Amino acid sequence: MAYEVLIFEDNARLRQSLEILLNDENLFHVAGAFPDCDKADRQVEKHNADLVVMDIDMPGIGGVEGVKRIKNTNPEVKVVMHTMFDDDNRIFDSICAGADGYLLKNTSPLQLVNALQEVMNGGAPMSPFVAHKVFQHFRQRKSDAEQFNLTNRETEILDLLVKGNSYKMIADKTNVSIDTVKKHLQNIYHKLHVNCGTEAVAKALKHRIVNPD
Amino acid sequence: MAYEVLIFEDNARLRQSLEILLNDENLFHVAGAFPDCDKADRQVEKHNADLVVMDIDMPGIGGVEGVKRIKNTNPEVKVVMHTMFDDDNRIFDSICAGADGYLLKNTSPLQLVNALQEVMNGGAPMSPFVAHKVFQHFRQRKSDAEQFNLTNRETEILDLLVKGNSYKMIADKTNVSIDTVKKHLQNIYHKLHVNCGTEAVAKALKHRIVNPD
DNA sequence: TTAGCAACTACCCTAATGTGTAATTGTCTG
DNA sequence: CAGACAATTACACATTAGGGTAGTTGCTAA
Repeated sequence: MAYEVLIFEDNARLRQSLEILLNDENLFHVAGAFPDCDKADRQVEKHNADLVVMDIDMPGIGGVEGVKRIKNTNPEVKVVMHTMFDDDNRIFDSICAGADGYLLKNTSPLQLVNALQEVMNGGAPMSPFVAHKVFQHFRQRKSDAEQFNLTNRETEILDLLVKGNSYKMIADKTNVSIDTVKKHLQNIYHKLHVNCGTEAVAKALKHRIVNPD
Repeated sequence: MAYEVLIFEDNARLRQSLEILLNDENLFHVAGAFPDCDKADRQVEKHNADLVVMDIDMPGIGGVEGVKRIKNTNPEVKVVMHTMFDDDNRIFDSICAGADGYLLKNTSPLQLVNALQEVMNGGAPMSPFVAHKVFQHFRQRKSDAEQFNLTNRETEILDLLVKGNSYKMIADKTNVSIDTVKKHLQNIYHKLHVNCGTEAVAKALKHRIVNPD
């Protein structure tokens, strides 16, 4: 049995090319190809699709919103993004929305077919450039985490603040006076270039200076 | 010119196999192969390596620490993990430590060579299973975000709080009085089961109720 | 050994935050 | 239509947070 595939792509020529390419493989059967994904979730149900190839920039609702809807109603359907966009936001938004793969449009036909097979086997194919971005995302943080030069004591106190402790509670838990805690936090705010606790918490979490949980 | 490759792998047979495999390719030249990476950073400098294939579980310091050291002294050298371990911690620790690729040991020789080429071309090759884990990492949580039943207005105000705004600034930006802001935040704190702003910020970020940046 | 720095303490003062109570308006739903 | 609820405002009160200034101790690197 071939996998039932839906294509959402507003460029007519590209849409037809994809259709021909995939139908040429015994593994896939294109059940439908559409220029927008306004009713994507319903199409998926109607055609009992296994796999969706999704462009991002389309008239009406975009591909990112499209993935969201499909995954909402049919989480088991695999969705692979196929787009020209290589900016961080588009990539991460798509992944968060539930995309199972992210291919740029410079992917060769052979690579595309391989990638679609890979996704059906539980993988998460992505173009080298995208993979690189994704790896960068992890490293980013960590790298500038030590940039702030917080002392051990300061890190400890910041951690307690993030956990929701008041100055007084921090003072109790660290066995120092509340005035000392104030002083430390004042220094911390300077080092983080913020001017209040909430902002410090946001920055601490964003840069993984302290870990959540 | 072939790329100079170093191999760190404690299993002698596998180490030799890798050496033979890569030397067989014109693109690579194995400059050294070692059973541990205790002096990895120095070996990299000594052999002027372009690429490192790194096992994780080795006697002495592990591969994750090895990557860290190499990237510390020679950030431009590419490092690809080649290991049996497929658990989240090992994968994410490696990536954060600076690894440029992550291949499981069930990778075929041909795939391995392709992956090493890919990494030299700026990609970030990873085994399908690893890619899947990485994608999952982005999607996690998200689900319980709507559990708190915040209204649009409340979400908006919480977002401003996370961005470091004081009550007064929030009042200005939302064109309501400061007392209204107080009231909204009071309601927000109740809904999030917290009792101060810093705690609310921590919870909001943790549960992705608002997005960072 | 002197200077720098982390860690700590104390006091004063202002501004910001958090709680309670109470009331008005508009919208949506049973 | 009545009741629920979001959004709004107001005021009073207590507590906390944050800034500035000034000082002590102990360790470490020049």
